[in-house]
Amino acid sequence: MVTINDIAKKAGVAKSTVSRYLNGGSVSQKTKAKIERIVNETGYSPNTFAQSLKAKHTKMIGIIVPRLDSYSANEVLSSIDRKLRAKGYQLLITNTDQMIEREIENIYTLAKQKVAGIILMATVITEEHHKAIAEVDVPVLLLGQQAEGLHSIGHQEFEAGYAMGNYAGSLEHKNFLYFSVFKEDVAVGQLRANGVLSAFEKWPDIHVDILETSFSFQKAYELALEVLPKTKATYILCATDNIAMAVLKAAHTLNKNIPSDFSLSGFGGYEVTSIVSPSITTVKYGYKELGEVAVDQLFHLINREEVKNNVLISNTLIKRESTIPK
Amino acid sequence: MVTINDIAKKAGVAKSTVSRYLNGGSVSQKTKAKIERIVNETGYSPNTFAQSLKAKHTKMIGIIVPRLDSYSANEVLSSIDRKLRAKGYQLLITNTDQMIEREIENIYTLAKQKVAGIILMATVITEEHHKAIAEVDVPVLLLGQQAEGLHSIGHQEFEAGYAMGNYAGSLEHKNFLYFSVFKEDVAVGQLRANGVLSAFEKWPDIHVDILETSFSFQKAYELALEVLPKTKATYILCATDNIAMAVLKAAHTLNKNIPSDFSLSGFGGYEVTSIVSPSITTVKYGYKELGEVAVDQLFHLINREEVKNNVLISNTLIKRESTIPK
DNA sequence: AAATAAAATAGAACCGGTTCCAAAAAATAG
DNA sequence: CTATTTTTTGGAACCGGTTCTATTTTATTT
Repeated sequence: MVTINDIAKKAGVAKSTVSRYLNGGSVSQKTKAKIERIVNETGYSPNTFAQSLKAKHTKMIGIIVPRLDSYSANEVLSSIDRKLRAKGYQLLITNTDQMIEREIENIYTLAKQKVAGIILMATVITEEHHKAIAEVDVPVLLLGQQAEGLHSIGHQEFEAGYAMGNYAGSLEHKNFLYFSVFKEDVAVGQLRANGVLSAFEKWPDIHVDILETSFSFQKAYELALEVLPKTKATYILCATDNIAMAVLKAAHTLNKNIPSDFSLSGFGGYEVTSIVSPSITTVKYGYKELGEVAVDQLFHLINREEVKNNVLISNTLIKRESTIPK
Repeated sequence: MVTINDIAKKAGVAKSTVSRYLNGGSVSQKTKAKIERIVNETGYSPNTFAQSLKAKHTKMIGIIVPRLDSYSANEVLSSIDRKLRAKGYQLLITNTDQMIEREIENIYTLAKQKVAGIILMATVITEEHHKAIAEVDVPVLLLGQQAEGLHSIGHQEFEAGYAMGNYAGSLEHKNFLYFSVFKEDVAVGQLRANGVLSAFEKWPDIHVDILETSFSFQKAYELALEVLPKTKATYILCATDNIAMAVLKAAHTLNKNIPSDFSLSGFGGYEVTSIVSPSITTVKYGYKELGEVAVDQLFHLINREEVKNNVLISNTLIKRESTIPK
């Protein structure tokens, strides 16, 4: 491996001069040309560690994701990756398998790797999150959730819920079943649900049964198998497209027809909802945009520039075959 | 940040002694206890860069994936990640967006980051791949493809194709349409297809039309829209589940019924094929196992132990609603 | 108790860069 | 042509570890 010392020796200058050349310091035309030639000849490339040892940080951005096998996570990841690459940064992805303690652990791990910034896709923000984020000397940006005193960027969850509730109500259904997720998830478990309920207030005769399940396909499927045979609902709202797919499968298993037996809708805009039959009504989120704005925000944080504490990305309701008027 | 010097000073020993303590060298019981206490008190943790500067490599494994938004890539990624974590290694994921030149670029980037090893999920192995792999001083393991002189691990593609061909032939269909991918992809474009055709040799009266499309859902969908109205085939074979899903959507768009108008099958065992209606016949690949074996193999390479040049993982045919006898 | 062997330790060199400071060289002013 | 200012350069120190060598301390043998 060729080092800065080799270059310096071959060029007959001090290594500090080579370093200055590499980093755009003051070097005369003559020596500049000389060093340039030798650098090109040898294909020299600086040792990242030696640089980072001094610089205290790297050109890497860490991202902590709850799972890799999710449509939304991947959409966001792809767009973040693309944008980061354009800036000459590398993405360091760590996976928590939906275990909260690993989120904390990974915050420390990434900080130790001296990443320039961290993007955290969390579901819940605990005291320990706050502690870890405060301790590490790296800017952290929350994605998809918000929390007091932390910078974040997410979706307009309440608005999404409201749009869906408004649409479902206008179809004149009266009996609803809502497959939600645990309340600790503020974005999905609270805001999204509250949006729906808030829209329903226009129709005082609407009745909603709320059931709590999880993001897991399997869990939702099992719950649906149990609940669908005995429900009187004519419209089933699901907090995510993943849950909606599980209900669809359960309906199929139980020989129920959608939308004639009941209407069905999800949230997310996953591609698969347009492929299945019937295609499923959903709210399409701006995942790509979320990723891009996240990178912008994070770099503002890194450069210690002023940023809004919380940015929200808009979304659109997509009406499909799975929902019909009562 | 507390450094090894701080520890040494507080303990009243030389920093070399602290280093020896940390790395299990010979240290007396008395000083061991003293240093241990101080390390715990201060929460000291060694600077990774300073370590890597000397060590010449990190506890990171790089993986180069063609895309993040694919079921198979994520299955493999999850299992590699899990296994690596258990060994105290970090996974550094880089995405190429299916651009070959980026694969090359990323090999160099990862090598520069001094990863201990690289896992490469490539589709095609070019001269430049060979050159890059030979140049960087890091063990590289191919995943899903094989190439002369390189270590690799993949699926039993030919066998998968054969099993599917054998099953489809035994259903007594005579007219087939096969949506394949470009031939440069040895695993999918050649081995998988050859397996099918090889099985078909048992039935000399079988006729197969082979069409070439890509891994992209959209491209496959467009081709299917164009081809389905005029085909006489009663069974459509697809080289991937993704393509099968596209054909399913096209069939739906064109008001064709599966399986009464034609049978349909894919390859991959993607979860979604069991959810859609009709559920789709496919070959389930051992993605989890692939990831695990890959990590094992890579560590053998890193430790310069003897390894088989090429390991293949088995798979199983799953018969579902989308395929019926003629 | 002296001689010898083994274990523990300190100190220096090193990994490959960046940065500071003072000296040297070049450019400009008087 | 000398004095002054500006630009360029080399050398040393530093980042925070690891490792080698020589020395000191402790343990063992006779």
